[in-house]
Amino acid sequence: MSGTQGDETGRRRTRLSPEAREHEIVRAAIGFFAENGFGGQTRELARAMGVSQALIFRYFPTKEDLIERVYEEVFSKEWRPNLSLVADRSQPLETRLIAFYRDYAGLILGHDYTRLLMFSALGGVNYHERLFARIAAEIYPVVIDELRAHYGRPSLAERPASQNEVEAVWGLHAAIFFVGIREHVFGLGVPPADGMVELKVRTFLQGVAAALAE
Amino acid sequence: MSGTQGDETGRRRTRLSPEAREHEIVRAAIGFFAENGFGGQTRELARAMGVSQALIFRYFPTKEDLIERVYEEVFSKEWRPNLSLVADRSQPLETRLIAFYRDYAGLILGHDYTRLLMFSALGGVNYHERLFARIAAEIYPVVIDELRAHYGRPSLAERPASQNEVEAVWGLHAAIFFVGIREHVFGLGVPPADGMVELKVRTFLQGVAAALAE
DNA sequence: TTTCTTATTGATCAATTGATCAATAGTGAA
DNA sequence: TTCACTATTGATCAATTGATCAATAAGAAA
Repeated sequence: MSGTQGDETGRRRTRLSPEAREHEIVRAAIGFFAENGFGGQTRELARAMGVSQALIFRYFPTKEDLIERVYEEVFSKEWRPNLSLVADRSQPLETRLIAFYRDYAGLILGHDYTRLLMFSALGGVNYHERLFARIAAEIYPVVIDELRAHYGRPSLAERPASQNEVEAVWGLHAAIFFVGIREHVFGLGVPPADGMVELKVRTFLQGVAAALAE
Repeated sequence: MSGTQGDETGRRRTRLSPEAREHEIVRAAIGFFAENGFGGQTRELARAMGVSQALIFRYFPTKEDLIERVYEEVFSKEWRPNLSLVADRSQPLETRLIAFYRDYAGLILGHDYTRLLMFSALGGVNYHERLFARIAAEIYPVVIDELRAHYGRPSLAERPASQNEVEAVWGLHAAIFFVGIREHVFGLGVPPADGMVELKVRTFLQGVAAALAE
């Protein structure tokens, strides 16, 4: 609505190298689609960039191609879960989990990340599947195994995870991710991330015994 | 894409009373927008109903009016939180909270409710604000007060809720609501609602001591 | 400064889509 | 069965929107 985005002042054309321009378009598209959803118009995106609409199609044959690129840029960004933080038993489990989930929260609590994930999932795109698959395959086993060790229970190798255990870890993820939803989707005020993660982890550790009980 | 929705067989017009037709349109629109988002086209909605597109505009002057109506139908539906379930101290707190949140889950875990809430919030519509305001004003105080009593702490009248307490209750809501998101937005398998709520409440009760500690 | 390459743009197309309206036909009343 | 009322529709409009292309001009090289 308000058109104070692209600087209308510098009316003069500026030529960028193809690489720079492409990068610029992707960067702008991430913010634009995160805000307006993938139904946002290419004309508005162009205007926000202070560039002609036709230029976008010079770099991306179709709008769908641009969206695809946005997905890759945001979701396929190399994120190596810092699981060494969790497995290092020289530290108390609480300390380790807090350190790990603070790192993790830095990724999943971002404005663009949160909104684009919701938009894409609601739109029926299954980019989130691979994200969740990674979480289930890489993070959960480590966390559950450490919980088992912490509570003096058999390791995952000896006894597979129960549904309740998996659900409990889901609950911790949910608690943290939902703070991002509260902030970036519902526009609500939220507590500072670091203290929040600490509280969620402590609450989780104290509460998880209920899930391990059976 | 697949056009097997509106029965193409009964090509013959069927006349309904204005009230019945209006109700039918709203009902169909709820499901349609919940699935496709508010960007869904009126032509598709009409086709899904087996009715002409023009008919929709006979009953709703603009698409925006129809959307408004969908909001009201889904979100303003009278829901009287069964808080008596929580305050009845003849039962153990765990039992009361489970009963209440099972009731609550019946509302917020629905397919249409969950998706429409996300679509509207992402679209910048602030229907959710009044929902959260109600939650904060009606549910939280009761739950926190009962927690206080349960743990032998001063009532809310004596000492207002701490940020951590509010955050803890948010956490319980988040844990339950996020199951709806997992199922209806991310399309993931989830455990049966009743057992899930029980687990979340038990985990919450056990974990909340951490939040009450200070 | 002049030239040349090509990044950028304005004009435009075709398909989509919300909305309108005169014509049609279902249904209850006579 | 016939009639009259009006719910419903097909045709159509105007605005929107993704996509195209010949013309333009920025900026490096000579």
